[in-house]
Amino acid sequence: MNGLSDAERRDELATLAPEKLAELESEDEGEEHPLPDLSNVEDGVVMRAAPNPNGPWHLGHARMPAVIGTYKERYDGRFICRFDDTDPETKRPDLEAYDAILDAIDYLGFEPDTVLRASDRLETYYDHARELIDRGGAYTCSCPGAEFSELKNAGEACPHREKDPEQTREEFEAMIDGEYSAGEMTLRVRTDITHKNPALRDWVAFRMIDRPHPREAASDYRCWPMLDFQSGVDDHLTGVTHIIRGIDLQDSAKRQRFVYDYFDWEYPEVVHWGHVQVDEYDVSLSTSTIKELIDEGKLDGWDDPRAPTLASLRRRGIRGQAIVDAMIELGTSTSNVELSMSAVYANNRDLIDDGADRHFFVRDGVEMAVDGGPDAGHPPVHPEHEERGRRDVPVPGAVLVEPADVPPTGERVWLKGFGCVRHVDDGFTYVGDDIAAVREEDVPVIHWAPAEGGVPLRLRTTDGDVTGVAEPALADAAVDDVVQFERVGFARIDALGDEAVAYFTHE
RNA sequence: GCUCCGAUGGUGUAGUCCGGCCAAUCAUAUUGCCCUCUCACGGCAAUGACCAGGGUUCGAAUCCCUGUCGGAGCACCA
Repeated sequence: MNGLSDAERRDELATLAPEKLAELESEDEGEEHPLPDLSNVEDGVVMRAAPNPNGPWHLGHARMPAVIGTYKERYDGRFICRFDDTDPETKRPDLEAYDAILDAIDYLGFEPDTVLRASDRLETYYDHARELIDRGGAYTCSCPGAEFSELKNAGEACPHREKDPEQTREEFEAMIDGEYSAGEMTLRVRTDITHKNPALRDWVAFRMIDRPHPREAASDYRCWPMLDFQSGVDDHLTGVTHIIRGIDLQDSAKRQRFVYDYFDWEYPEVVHWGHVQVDEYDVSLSTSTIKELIDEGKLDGWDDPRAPTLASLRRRGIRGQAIVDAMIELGTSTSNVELSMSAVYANNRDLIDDGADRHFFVRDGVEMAVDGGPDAGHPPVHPEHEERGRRDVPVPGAVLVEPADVPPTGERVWLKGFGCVRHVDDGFTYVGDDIAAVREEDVPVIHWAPAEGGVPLRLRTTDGDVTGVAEPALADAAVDDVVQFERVGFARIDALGDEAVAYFTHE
């Protein structure tokens, strides 16, 4: 039975020993799941993320793969990534975003079972539109938008509503053939023109767009489906059982049900969730806003540490898992939620602390001569892993310390891994390595760097760059390593060389 | 204007369907103490919430009504 999936195993168990299954299920109920159970999971779980590839992903976008991926694992389901790229005009796809999004999903630790592009599937949508027309579920309409809107809001049908299917078919074929320009003709779904919710009345299923799609393979099409039609047809055709989407699409299911009814399909389960806000960032969680800031040069790129993008978090050394965990903790409630970055940081700290070697990094250091003492300090690589050895931080007659750490003249300070020094006149005088000074006399312990031979380093943070000097051993680190600069915080090494570059992760 | 939806500590969440076990869970945040040659990690403790008002009931976070606040849709965007 080991080769079977959980679901298959369960079915097997149901026939062999029903009482054992009940037992198994009550055990399951005892399990702690941050996400609520899905309903109607007996026939499997197939979910999809349906991103519009109009730019790289920001933090908020991580929620969909995080939740779908987690449900997939829990229910042994399938994860479809479908690019809903059916608007070559106002939400024009960015050709680089397709791969960037798949990369982001990979970074979060998931892999879609299937990847689809709606722009590859136009013929399928056309076929279903033809079928819908034949079933009396749609009509071509040439009303100007504003005019139709007025009629619709009054609950009145436009003259095109009573067209026979033959004429609609003819005009729809002309739409497909590109015989109309943008705005001249649409195909509307015949719902209920007097429905009490105006949002559901005879909505547009296809419209004309003059501008070619950026994807070569789709560039000849001019007649494009709207989200509710395309998405509704695809969800059914790809066997989606559970849909998660934002509250902005609360009416979508209600609209799509009209099409499902014409086709006699069963609508999937739907969960609506609220919007996510993120604290701590000055930049809004909006693809278009971030894009503008980059274009204006206010951000260096999609992975600028100040940008609330997944590329940025990745460069800062945040593990995808830390983001996923935080997203899962948000649940799927319909109210809007605020994600605390501190939750992401706390998760990440758990993941990286054990592996992060310690180093000294002195920001805007002041040079202090050191009189006496050994010629080097030897702090541990990691305080909880003595076996990883000790560092060698030379003291070439002078050290750098942070201005705020310089004690008043006459007072002592403990240079970590080196020993105790006293501030006299223009420098430090070594006073010994008796740790009692720290334990019993409260001498502050500070980090430091050699005045010469250190590694110049630029630390890029969400508040801008800071420069300073790191201890020489940092040169032995590898790009991509996440280290902890003692008393400063964690950072990911981004580049080594004349001036090393690190991205600040979090405290 | 029409139509939907929501409201538990700073943040998120459990509990709400099937009222009592809830003087409300867990996480994070904050503060204090302990540990420590880091202000990291770890340990202990404290602070902190059922939107308001009515009603039903022996009993309401949970059911009903009204109000308040907030969100969403009414696009030839997704």
